[in-house]
Amino acid sequence: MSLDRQQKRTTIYDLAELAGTSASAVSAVLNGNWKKRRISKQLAEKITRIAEEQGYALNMQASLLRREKSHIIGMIVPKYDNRYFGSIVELFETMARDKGLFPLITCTRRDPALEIEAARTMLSYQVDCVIATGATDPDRITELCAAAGVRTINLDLPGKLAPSVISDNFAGARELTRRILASCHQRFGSMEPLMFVGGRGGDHNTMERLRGFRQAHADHGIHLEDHRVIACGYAPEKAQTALQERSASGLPFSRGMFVNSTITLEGVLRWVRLAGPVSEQEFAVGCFDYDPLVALLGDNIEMVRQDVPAMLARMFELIEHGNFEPTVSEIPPVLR
Amino acid sequence: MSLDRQQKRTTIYDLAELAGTSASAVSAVLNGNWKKRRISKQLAEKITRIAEEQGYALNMQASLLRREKSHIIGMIVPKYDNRYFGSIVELFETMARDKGLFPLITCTRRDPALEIEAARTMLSYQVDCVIATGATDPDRITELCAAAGVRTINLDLPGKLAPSVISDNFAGARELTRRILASCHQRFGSMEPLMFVGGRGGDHNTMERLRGFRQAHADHGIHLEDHRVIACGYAPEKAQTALQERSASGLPFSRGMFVNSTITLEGVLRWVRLAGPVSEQEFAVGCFDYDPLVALLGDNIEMVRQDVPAMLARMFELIEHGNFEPTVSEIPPVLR
DNA sequence: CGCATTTGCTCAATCGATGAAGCAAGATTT
DNA sequence: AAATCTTGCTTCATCGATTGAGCAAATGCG
Repeated sequence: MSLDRQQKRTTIYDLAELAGTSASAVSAVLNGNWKKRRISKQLAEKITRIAEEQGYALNMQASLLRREKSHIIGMIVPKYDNRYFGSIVELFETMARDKGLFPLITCTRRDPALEIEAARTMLSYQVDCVIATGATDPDRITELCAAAGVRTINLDLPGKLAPSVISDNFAGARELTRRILASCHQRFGSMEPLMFVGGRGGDHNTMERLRGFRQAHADHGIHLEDHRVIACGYAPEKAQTALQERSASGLPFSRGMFVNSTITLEGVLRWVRLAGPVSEQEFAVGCFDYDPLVALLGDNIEMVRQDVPAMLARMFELIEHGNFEPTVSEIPPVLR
Repeated sequence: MSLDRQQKRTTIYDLAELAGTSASAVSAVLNGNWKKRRISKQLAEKITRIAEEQGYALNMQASLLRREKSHIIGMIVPKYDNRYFGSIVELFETMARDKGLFPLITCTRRDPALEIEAARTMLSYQVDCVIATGATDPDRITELCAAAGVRTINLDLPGKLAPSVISDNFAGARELTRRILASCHQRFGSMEPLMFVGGRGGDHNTMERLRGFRQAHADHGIHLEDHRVIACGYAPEKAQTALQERSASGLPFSRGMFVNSTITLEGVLRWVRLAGPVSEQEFAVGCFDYDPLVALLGDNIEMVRQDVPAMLARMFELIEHGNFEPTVSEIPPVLR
């Protein structure tokens, strides 16, 4: 491993020497509180000029070591492979920077061990706050961080020990289901019960979406058998295999499907292609997630877009107001 | 801004006190070179136990301040909104960690000023190395980093001052164009020249893809007019507007299109929907980029997948072999 | 037993930035 | 003119981990 050589970086001591002044003065000037420290304008300008000439860069490690707060805000994300998490991360970075915080992001690929490891690493980097996004065990992260006096906020999936900001999964799912049913009615003339594909039975979002899904069926007086629900995880392969197996089992299919994420949708579509009982056109699909390309290409695919800007705005609000209570903020998603 | 309160974190001095030993011994034990420092196994175990009991977390800032190399590797990415950059970032994180490096990632939203700002910040964090991915001005970043003795590698878009790892855009584009032409021939019976949509005229990838695009036309003896090339940037809105304007201008359209990224494809499809001269089915589209959902839903869309694992493998190879030469490694993309 | 070596630790300087405390020179007040 | 205040700096301890140097005790050797 040869990430090689740096010829001694310029420090405030070098600058002090060059300016014929003290390191203390240099520090005061460069971190902006030279007025407070009563440094003259001339000296401030001289130091600033020299710093620029020398291409001086602050040593954050040294600076942070001395300061009480790091202004580093950590975020743990499960994946980067879809627009939802992508936009969360991108907007989070922007908003954090706008608030003078330094965003530190880590992707844990839905691996619980990595999640904990990542939280631990963030603590080592003295983060002021950790956002656990779609974490498999958010409370474990909260406990770990709390022990170090670091607060956490759960995003996307709620926890019991820290404030959570999530989508209103129930309302979103109910409306999405209603729309799929309507589409089935309009296109196929029937209102058979839909199938629910993807997600983990244990996770809060999946449970709430299922509740909305069932409610919408009940609203229409449609009886929903348990076997219509296939909570096989989010991974495309899992969904594909699950549908395959169900196919083999001889249980009845419906042409209307509620799919739990674009990632799962990938597996569903693959299955439709390879082994679906009827062609793609003969399905009415709804997806609890949004992807602009799918919205454009999938004519018979309804989508729910989770309101990322609103979720992040709420999250930063919680941080700024120092809210520690394990409340759950449910943000209504946007339907298209 | 209240990222509040931490009750004095546990330090090696606290642990030393508890273990009845010195901070020096604690440090040696916890960072693994206690053998080298001739600490007895008993003491090592005692310290380790106490550290665990206390939930001790190393203060990276203090540790890094003292060490010569930070083992932090920075990556600058333009966007997270597509599978290409998403997989780059995700795999980069995994590979970096596997090599004992700490990945620090920043998204600059194709903003040149932010890119420079991000590079500067990374230097402050004492990164050992910076990967500039799809940077608008990679050489500027290289210069900045070089001044601090930090090496850089360009990914996706090449620079003149540091080693670059990019796709073989020429070969990929030539083959993709060939396929679109073949599809046009088969489906529409004609071999009219294609249109090229998206990218920036100045950027290396766009130029190389254009070269491949032209070459493929030449291979078939098809004359390609300049007006068929619309390098309007990558953003969907830009592409949509550009096609709209072209529509109004009365210039001839072709039903075959070479689209420069999935992001641009979004704009193209939107235009087809809203104002295209014929329906979507009547187009033969090729996209220099890959998205599994598009691959599944877009029947008449050919895709080129850039070989991210190979690109990153090559990149880490360059780092490990300490290669400083501004060579360009071209990685063949994968066609489907 | 006496000397050399090994073992197992501690001491103290150091990394670079920060900020409280202090100090000298000049300005202002009485 | 003496006392006080203000201005514009410098000095120095500090943050927590690391590491070269050093030292006492234990062990080995002749």
